[in-house]
Amino acid sequence: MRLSDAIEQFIKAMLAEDEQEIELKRNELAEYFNCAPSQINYVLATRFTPDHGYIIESRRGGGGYIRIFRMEQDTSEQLLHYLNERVGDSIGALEASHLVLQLKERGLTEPLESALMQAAVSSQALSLPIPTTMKDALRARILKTMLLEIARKSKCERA
Amino acid sequence: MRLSDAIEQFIKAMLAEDEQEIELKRNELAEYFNCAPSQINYVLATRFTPDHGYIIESRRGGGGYIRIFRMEQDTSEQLLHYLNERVGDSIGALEASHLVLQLKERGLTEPLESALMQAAVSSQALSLPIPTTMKDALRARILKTMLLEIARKSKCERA
DNA sequence: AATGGAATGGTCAAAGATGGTCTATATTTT
DNA sequence: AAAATATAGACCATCTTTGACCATTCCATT
Repeated sequence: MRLSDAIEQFIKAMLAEDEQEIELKRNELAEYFNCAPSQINYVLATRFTPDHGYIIESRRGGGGYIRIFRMEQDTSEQLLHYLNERVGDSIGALEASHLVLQLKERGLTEPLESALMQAAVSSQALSLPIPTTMKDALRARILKTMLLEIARKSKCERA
Repeated sequence: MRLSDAIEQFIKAMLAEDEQEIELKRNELAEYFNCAPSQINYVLATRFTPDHGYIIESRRGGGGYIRIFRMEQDTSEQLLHYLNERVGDSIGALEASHLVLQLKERGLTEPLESALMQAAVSSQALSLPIPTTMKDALRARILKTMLLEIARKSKCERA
């Protein structure tokens, strides 16, 4: 298995126990995994971004640390609202994919629903001869239209 | 025997054992058969397409892989294949909507899945300043990409 | 206080590890 | 011979890992 995946899972396991927030030492973790410290930054940068639903806070110097917060939305409504804002009028394929993933990880979508959304916003599905900016605008429209359906469903379930 | 046929059979033998999904390394396989790595792509492109009942998923970089999924030969797969043919390279909003509805009525999709698909192919989501012909081509791509996800539903359920 | 070293974490670019695409050439089939 | 199919290889794209160098903070010593 990839080092980066192992580190990702390790951190996620920590988060699962400690609930919402964990603190770690970059060098310790790097030593534990026998890798360059910057590898930790790589993992954080590619798998623990705000688009993934995480916030990072860190401090250097003696007693330095890295804290990872899992963003908590009190309700599904809030998460959907946040994601909707995040999408805006334009969004890239990778970012969109992260948002869709987040939806699944927070239990708002089932695997197949998630896969359908991934398919609809994939660069593969949207490969046609128009400028990237236009594709991103299109992707935003598609994603938001689908988000609306999710919102509609979660509202029904409560009723 | 031809190289490409040998590779094809090798992969099919793997699929027979491992059931529904296998993972392989392009370079390893190429080395095993003593051929150019791109030969593997050729075999995949000519014998493991969706029309043949397979779906390919891959990743580059360290720890990269090629995964091959075999679609089940049940009625739903047949229908999806049929629909895939019917979608073609271009499809209008209304016709697409009918197809999606048909999927639901045949019990292949749940209500929310259906709603997500409707959203993604709606003329509302696809309203941007390009010719209708291009929109129809785009809609076809989106729809087909989503259909493929349904075709491998069983994989999602495991994930 | 001021200073300098130790202890941390951050950035960025290069190297490494894979897989993808495109095209010219060879081989097989028709 | 022509057309279709198969192979190889050069070049490209993407993801991962490392390492050199930078920035910040703390603490002990002046």
